[in-house]
Amino acid sequence: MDEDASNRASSLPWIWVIEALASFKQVDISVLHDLIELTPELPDDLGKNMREMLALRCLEYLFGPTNGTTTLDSKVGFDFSKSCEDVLQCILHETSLSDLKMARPELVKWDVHPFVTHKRACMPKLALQQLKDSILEGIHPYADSLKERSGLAFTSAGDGIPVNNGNHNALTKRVSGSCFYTQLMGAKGNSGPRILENGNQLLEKDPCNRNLLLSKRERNGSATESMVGDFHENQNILNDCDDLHISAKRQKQCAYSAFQSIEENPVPLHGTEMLEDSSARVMPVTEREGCGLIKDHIGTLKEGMVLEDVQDEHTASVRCGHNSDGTFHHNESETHTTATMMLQDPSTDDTCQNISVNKDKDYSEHSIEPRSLIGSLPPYSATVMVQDTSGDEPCQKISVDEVKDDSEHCAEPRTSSGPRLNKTLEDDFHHNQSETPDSSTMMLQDPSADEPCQNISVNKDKDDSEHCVEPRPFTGSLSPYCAAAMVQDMSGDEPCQNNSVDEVKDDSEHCAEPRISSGPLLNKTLDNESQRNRDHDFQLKAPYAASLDGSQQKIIANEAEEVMDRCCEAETSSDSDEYHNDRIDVSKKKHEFLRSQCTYGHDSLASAGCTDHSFCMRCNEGGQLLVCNTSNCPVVVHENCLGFPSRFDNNENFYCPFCAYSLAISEYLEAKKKVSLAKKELSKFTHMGLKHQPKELIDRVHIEKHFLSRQSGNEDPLVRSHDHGHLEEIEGDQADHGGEHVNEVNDLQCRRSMDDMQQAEPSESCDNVNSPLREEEAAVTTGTLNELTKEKKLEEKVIQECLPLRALKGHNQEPADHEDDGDNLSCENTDFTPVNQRQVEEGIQEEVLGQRIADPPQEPFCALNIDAEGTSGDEINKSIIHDYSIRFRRQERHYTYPAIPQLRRKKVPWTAEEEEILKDGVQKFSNANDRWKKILEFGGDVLKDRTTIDLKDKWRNMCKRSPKPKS
DNA sequence: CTAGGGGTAGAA
DNA sequence: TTCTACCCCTAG
Repeated sequence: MDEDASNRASSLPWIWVIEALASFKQVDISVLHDLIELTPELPDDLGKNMREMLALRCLEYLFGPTNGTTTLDSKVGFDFSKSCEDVLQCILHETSLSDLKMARPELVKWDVHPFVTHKRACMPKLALQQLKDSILEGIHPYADSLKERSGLAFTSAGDGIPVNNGNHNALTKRVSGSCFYTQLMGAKGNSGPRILENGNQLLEKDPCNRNLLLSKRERNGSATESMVGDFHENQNILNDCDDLHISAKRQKQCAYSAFQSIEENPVPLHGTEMLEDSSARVMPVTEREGCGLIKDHIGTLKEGMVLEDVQDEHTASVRCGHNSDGTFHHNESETHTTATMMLQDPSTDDTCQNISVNKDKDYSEHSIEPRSLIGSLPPYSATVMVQDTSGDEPCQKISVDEVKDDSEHCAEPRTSSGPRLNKTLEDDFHHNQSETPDSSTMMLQDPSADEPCQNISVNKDKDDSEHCVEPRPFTGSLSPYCAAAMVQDMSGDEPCQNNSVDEVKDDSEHCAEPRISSGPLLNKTLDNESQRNRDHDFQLKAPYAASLDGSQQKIIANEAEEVMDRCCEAETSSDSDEYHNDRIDVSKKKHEFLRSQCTYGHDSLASAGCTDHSFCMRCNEGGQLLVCNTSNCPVVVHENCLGFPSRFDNNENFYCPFCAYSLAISEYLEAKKKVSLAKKELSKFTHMGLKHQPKELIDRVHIEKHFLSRQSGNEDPLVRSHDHGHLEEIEGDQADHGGEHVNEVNDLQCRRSMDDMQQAEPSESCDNVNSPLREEEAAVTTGTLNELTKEKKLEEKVIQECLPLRALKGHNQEPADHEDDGDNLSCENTDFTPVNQRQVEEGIQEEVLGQRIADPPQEPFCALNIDAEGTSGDEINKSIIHDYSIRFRRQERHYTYPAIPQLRRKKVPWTAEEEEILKDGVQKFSNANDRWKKILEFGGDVLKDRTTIDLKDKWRNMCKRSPKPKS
C-alpha cells in the first residue's frame, strides 16, 4: 500500500473524530484545539466538513451562543453561501488580536449569529454518523463484516439508528429505545445520541449496555488494513478535496487564531491521492477498524503515543504518571479499542470511566488552552477519548490537573485541562479506564444523564516544573448539568452540585469561558508558589470556608490564626500589622459577603455551598461571569456587578475585590520585606566600607550612637568606650521596619532629638535660661546633664575634626580648616545629632554638612539625620534627609538649597519682657529699613532666641490683638 | 531684608 | 475652637 495512501487513510479517523467532537457544543473549543494538536498531519484535501465544523465552533465561541437571537441592524452580516471558514477568516482578519483578547468590542459589529445558526442547521451529516449508517443500512461494502466487528451487528437497521438529517443535531436525538441497540452502541456510547445540542436536553439513560464490551474486546486489529483497503477501493474522490495545505492550516486556525495566534504548522502534502471526504460518503468501518486505524495511527504518532489503560479508575486523583517522554498514554483496557468510539453512539449510559487529565499550559504559542475537557466533553467526545469499558454506573471520577506554566499566554484558570495534546506531547494524557461499575467517564456522560453522579477533580498547579498531576483528593463532584454548564450555552434543569463552573475571561477569548474550578476543599499546592500566592490563598480560603458550612468554620478560625501567625512572622511593624489586620478584615468581609449571598436567593447556591459559579453573587443571575482566579475563592460576579471596571493581572486573571485587596496587601508587605532586606544588605555593605573610613567618620558614628543610646536611656557607649562599637550595634530593631514606618519613627526621634538638643543648650551656653523645658524627656535628660556636658565637649571636638573632611567630601573643597574653627558658639549650640538608630549614611552627612557650611555657623543649627535603615543609597538618603533634616533654631532661614522641610521649633511663648523690648524696639526703629534686625540687636539677651521673623510675627500678632501698639 | 499674607501645629 | 508661635511664600 502506498505510504501516502496509508497516511491518508489513517487520517480519516482523526477527521471523523474531530468533526464529531466539533459538532458538539459541549466540547470545549480548547479540547478541539488540543485534539487538533494531537492530530497528525492531515492531507489537506480531506476533512473539509471537519474544518467547517471547527470554524463554526470558533464562530460560536467568539460570538457566544446564538440562541436564535437576532442582532442589531448596524451589524455586518454574512452571506449564508459563504463557508464558516471564510467568515471566520474574514472576522479574524479584520479583528485585531487585542480585540479578541479583550472584551471583543470589535466583534460586536459582526452579525454572525444568523450565519452561525444557519450553518448549524445546514451542517452535513457527520462522517462518522454516515459511516455508521452505511454499516447499519448495509450500504457499506463491508457492512456485514463491519457490523460484526463493530458490534453494530447486534442491532438492526430498523432499530432506528440515528442516522439522520445530516445535521449533527441528529445525534442528539435518541434513535432507539431498544435496550438491545443500546447494548450494542451504548457500552461505548452507541446507544443513541444523547448528546445535547445545548446541553440541556435530557438524555435517555440506557442501562443495558454492558455486554458490548465483550464484543468489543474480541475485535482485533486486522481491520486496519481492511479499512485502508476499503478506502482505496471504495472511496471516491470527494468533492471537498481542496486546497489541502491551506485547509489543513485553516483547520488549526479555527481553533488557534480565533483566540490568539495562528501557529504555522505546515502540513506536508501527503501525496496526491484523493480520498473521499468522510463527510461525503459513508465510510463503513467497523469499530475494530476504526480502532485499528487509531491505534495504528497513534502508534506511529509523534513520540509514539501510547494509550494506557489504568486499572483503577477510582483513583481519580491518582497522579498521572510522569511520562517524561511526553507521550500520550492511553492504555486500552483489554480489548477496548479507541477506534470503537468513532462508531459508537455517544449516548453511553453507563460508561464508567475515570479520567485523569493532566494539562500543562506550557504552550509556546498563543494557542487555545485545553480546557473544560472533562466537563465539556459530550458523550461523543468522551467516547472518542476513552473507551468505555464496563461501567454500569454513571458515577465518574475524573481528576484533571492543570499545570500552569509561566510561559502560557492564556493564563487562565480553566476548567479542566484537556490533555495537553500539543505537538510536543509533553503532557501526559492519562486515561484510566475503569473496569469498575462506578467509574464512568464524565466526559462521556451525557449532561442529562439520569445518574448524574460525577466526580471531577480539577486541580490547577502552577508549578512550571511539574508536568504531571499530583494525586489530589477528590474534591468536587460535577453533575452532568455542571458539565454542561461549562459549555457556554449551558442550560439545564438540574442545579450544579458541588461543582464549580467558572467562567473566566481569557486573553484569548472574548467570552467568559467556563471552567471548572477546584473543589472547595482542594488544597492548592503552594510549594512552588510565591509568598504572595500563599498569602493570598490562605487569605481567601478562610472566608470561603467560612461561607460554606459550620464544619468549615473551624477552618476559618484556623486559617485566621494562620493569617495572624503569618502576619506576625512576616512583619513586625505596626504598618504591616495594620495591613495584616486589613487582610483579616477583608477576609471577614468576604466571609460575610459570601454568607449573605448564600442566604440570598439561590437555594441552589446555598445547597451547593455557594460554590455554584454559574450565578453572579451579586445579582444571582447567570451569564458571562468573572470568576476569581484565586483557588477556592467562590466569588463569581458579573463584570457589571463589580461596580468598577474589572481588572486583570498580567496573566489576564481576574481577582475578586476581596482577593485583589488581599493580594495587594500581600504584595505590599512582600515589597516592604524586600526593601528592608535590601537596606540591611546595603547597610552591611557600607559598614564594611566604613571600617576603612577615616577615623572621623567612625567617630561620628560614635556620636550618633551616643545620642541614640541617650535616647534609649542606655549608658552612652561613647563615654565608656570611645573606640569600639560600630554601626552594627546600633542597627537594630528597626531593621525590619518598612520604610514608611521608619519615617514615622524617625520623625518622632527627630523631634526628640531636637528636644534633647534644646535641653542641652542651656547646659552648655546657659544663656537660654528662659526657655522652658518642653518635653517630658527633659526630666530624664537633665539628670544626665553633667555627663552630657562632658560628652558634648568630646562630640564637639569630633565634629570639628570631621567638618573639614565632610566639607571636602561634600563640596569638593580642599581640606581647609573649617571656617568656624574656634567659633565655639557654633559648636556649643550645635548638636550634630543624627538621631537615627542607625548609623548615619555618608551621603546624608555630606548634604547636611554642605548645608551647614553654606550657612553661617554663627547661628546654631541642628542637622538631624534620619536614616531609616542606616546606610543606604544616595537617593534614599537624599529623600530621607529632605524629609527629616531639621534646621535648628537660629539657623538662617533663607535657604536656596536644599529646600529641607523642617520640623517646627518648639513653641517658646513670648515673655512680657520680650514683648516690652519688642514694643520699644518697634517704636525706636520704626523707620529703619532693617528695623527687626536692629530690634533684635536692641533686645540683646532678652531676644536672644528670637529671630527677626519672630519679631515680625510677634509684632503682627500684637497688632492684631491690640491695634494700639501698631507703629 | 521687610512686609504681608496665609498656613500649620500645639497648647489652652 | 481659639490662641499663639512658628513656618512658608511672595512681592517689593
